[in-house]
Amino acid sequence: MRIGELAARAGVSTRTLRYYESRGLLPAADRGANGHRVYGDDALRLVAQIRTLQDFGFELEDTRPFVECLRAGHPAGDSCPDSRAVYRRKIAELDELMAELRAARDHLTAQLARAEAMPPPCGAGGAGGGRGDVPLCGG
Amino acid sequence: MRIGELAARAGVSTRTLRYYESRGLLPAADRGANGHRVYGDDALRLVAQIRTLQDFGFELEDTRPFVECLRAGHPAGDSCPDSRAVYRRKIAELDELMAELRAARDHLTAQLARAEAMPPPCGAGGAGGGRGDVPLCGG
DNA sequence: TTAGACGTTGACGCCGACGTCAGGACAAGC
DNA sequence: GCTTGTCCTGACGTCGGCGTCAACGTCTAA
Repeated sequence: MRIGELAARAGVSTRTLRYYESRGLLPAADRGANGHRVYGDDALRLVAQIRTLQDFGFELEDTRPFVECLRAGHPAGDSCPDSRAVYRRKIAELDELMAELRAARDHLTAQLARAEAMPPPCGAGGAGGGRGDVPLCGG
Repeated sequence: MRIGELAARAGVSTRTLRYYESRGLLPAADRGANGHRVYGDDALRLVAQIRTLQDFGFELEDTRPFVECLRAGHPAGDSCPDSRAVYRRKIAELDELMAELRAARDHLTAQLARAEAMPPPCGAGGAGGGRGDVPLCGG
């Protein structure tokens, strides 16, 4: 299987596959006499593993233990301790991030409620009206 | 007030202030005879507004309505309808993002539990052991 | 007069995961 | 020979928000 076929079957671009190779994630099994990359069927699983993890927000580097685990012949990318450690780290990161987002969301909600409780500004909008003017209503 | 003083008082770099100006967010009130930027005290409030919103995850462009609202003379950055619309959009974005993250988190947690329920691989670790070998235990 | 602290503009660097050329090689089919 | 299709390598572009450097002008204190 050459790079074009693997790309088509995996649903990624050839550029993506070459990029993975440049990162040491997915070296071609071999090179043909013409220099073309040659892949085995297992490469398809490796790409699928990478894409799955990326869909969950993994950076490319975080997929490495999973890919190496598969390449070592293990039945699944997460069969190895290193992979599971990444799982745990990612879950912790997500928890932390979600806590931050929740805090931000709550704060914004409070701000919005407070702002909407204020009397409406008169010349408001895109601030295109009275530049530098006093915002008070006509008195 | 020149750029250095404003930067120090606002806790940002002069580069940051020039960048804001280049984006049309924070034009200097004037230029001295030597070409130096001159700011009024109100600039400090504008920078503070920008940084506050950025801390909540706003992109620079999303702070624009707030800054323009302040520049128009309104008492607060969120006194204008445009600003409040951004609040609402941001809250919705946060809700959507958090839902995605929750889904990812739940999936990862399930995957981790499933992986840990499996028998431990023998040559596991960094996959540095038996390259391409069968992962089954000795027998 | 000179040093040094401040200011100016312009331009490149960075991160991540590629997209998109540019320029060339090689094979198959007409 | 020519086109078409696939492949190769190398290198620049993208996005956001600046950091950092270059090369220069300006103001002030000693």
